[in-house]
Amino acid sequence: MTTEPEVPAYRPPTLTDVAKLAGVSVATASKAINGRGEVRSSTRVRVLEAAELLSFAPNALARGLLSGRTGTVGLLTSDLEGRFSIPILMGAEDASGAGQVSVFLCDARGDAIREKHHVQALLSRRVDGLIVVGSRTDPRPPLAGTIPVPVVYVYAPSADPADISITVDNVGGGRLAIEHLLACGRRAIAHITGEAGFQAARDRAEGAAAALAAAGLPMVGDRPYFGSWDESWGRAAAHMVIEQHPEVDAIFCGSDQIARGVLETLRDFGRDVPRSISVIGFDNWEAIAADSRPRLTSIDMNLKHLGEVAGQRLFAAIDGAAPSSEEFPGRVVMRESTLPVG
Amino acid sequence: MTTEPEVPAYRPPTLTDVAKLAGVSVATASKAINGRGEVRSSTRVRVLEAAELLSFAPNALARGLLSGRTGTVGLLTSDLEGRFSIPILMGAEDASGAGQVSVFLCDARGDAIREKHHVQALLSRRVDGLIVVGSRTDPRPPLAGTIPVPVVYVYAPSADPADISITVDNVGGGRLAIEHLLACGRRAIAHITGEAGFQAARDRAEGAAAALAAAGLPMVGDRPYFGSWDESWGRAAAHMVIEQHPEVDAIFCGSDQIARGVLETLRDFGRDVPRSISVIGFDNWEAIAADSRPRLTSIDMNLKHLGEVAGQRLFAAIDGAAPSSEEFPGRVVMRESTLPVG
DNA sequence: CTGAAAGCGCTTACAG
DNA sequence: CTGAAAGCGCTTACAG
Repeated sequence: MTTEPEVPAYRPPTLTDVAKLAGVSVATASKAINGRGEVRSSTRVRVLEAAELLSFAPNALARGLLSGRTGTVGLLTSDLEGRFSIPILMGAEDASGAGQVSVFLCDARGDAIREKHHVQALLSRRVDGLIVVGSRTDPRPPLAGTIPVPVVYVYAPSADPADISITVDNVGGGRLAIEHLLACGRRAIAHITGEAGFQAARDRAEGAAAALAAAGLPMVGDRPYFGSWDESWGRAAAHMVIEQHPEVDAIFCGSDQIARGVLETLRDFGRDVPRSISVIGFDNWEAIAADSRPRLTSIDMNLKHLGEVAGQRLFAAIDGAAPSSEEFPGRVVMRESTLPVG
Repeated sequence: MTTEPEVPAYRPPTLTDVAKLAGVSVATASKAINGRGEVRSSTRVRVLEAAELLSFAPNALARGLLSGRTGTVGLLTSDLEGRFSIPILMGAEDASGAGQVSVFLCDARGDAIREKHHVQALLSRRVDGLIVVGSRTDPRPPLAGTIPVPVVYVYAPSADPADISITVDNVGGGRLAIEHLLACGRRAIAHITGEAGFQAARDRAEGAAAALAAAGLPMVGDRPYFGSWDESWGRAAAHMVIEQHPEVDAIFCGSDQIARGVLETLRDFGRDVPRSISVIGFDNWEAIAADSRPRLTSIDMNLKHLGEVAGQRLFAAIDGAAPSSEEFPGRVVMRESTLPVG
């Protein structure tokens, strides 16, 4: 049995190939291609034509080795499946401009070991910086070990205030929701939300309470109904609220899924939304909010924008800018579930 | 105004640093760290300690430059926001093993120009291969230009049968759904689905028709109700079906969102699910299917597995394996909306 | 067992 | 305006 001759693997063209074809030195070819240094224009044209002909694509590895910059950024997420990471990730990708920068994606799945591993892999690939995306708004421990490149935390802030964290103002979001309901003429407002163990739930509730207090109004039931983030809880909690406080004329829900459950129970009770009672959700999750009956008004956290800002901050930090954190307000996306009462 | 002295940027430790600290040559340090060549064990220990002390992480760029392999794969998606890409992406990431391989993520957003641009960026970073994830099952044109590395298409197959495509068997999925309804004792089955312009809609309908024909049963309404993929269409179509064909005892929906709309209308009509009529969805989208009332039985396309297989195929192809495509069946995830009739 | 040397593909002073 | 040479950080024959 003889060894088959190796099929010669396709070898991408190098600058040397281009230079040879154009009849110049690699140094000149390099300058021509990068528009650096003085090159006679006829020479440049010849080089560019050769590069075109060979479909030459400069080897970014070799460049990175020289310059120390790789034009590459690491994106560390903890829940790729979770819907919060994705818009952030898209924003970050947008911020990286039309392909000047490429993004390495890693999912640590909330596992510290895996995270350390990924950071190591990213660092050995010499990323110029890191973006760390969390899946809930509770502060997280900063990346372990010494990280030789800038790091930006998004959605979930770093517990270290010296780090750069780009976050959502959930207290403000809660306030926004209540203010919108007040603007719609509502006065008897309840708040049904997710697990109290989540900072997001507590923050939104705090904002809601503050806005009601500012208006001199009590919260229906006297406190938020903490439970879980899903429809079942929305259904169950709405049931309680309606029975115990039939005067309720608006419900602020901590998530769109809760709001869907609330809508369902309200229909069971024959309460018309929005004529008899208004409902507002949180997250503005299109698939949940945009096609319900009635369509759901919701607070949008502008996650994509958050990602864009994170990307911009990271690039600024790479270029030497001082670290600074920022918190962004959400916005009300109005649909039919809160139409102002005549 | 004087120029500030440059703050000396942090320089990651190199193999030379490690070798110096261990008192050996870089060649020996390299062998010790990679476990290659004969190195006295006391020497190896000394080198490894030095590496540990300096937190040395080998420069993957330099390695890649030498070996021609970067341990890096490009993931080209066309709709990052779309929920189909994400599980596939996770599967592909899983297949890449515990960080041996890192994934470059790019979103072309269905734009050919952007796609070309990203491919170029990926290629110049010398990825070892590419995974192309589509957002619908219609065949897509293969990547433009000569791609010097293996490519695997997932979900959306390449129009070129010589390419490697890993896809879902949607015809089989439609068949599965009908067979499940038949197994539940249903005989008068309607099919409400998305736009006929989607191969996925046509394939599922084809499978459904075949399974009904095999059972010697007609499809209620004589043809599928093509419309759109959302809840509104589910509500409207169910309305029609119920009014025109009150004998219907099961509805196969082309998406979970359609199924949610159908459930809502059935409740409006006082039709009990699943006692009076069964409903099955498609996609098994947790957020939509898992917490409805009743919870929704659905066809799961095993997208994550698709991604894993795509990753494995890519790595095999990188190692020289012959290209081969594969189509995977979905599976029924049973919940309460189809409980067999007593 | 260890190390000097060449080289991966590129860029950047520095001569000419 | 052009090119020879050095070097980025590593690995791999090849001597010793």
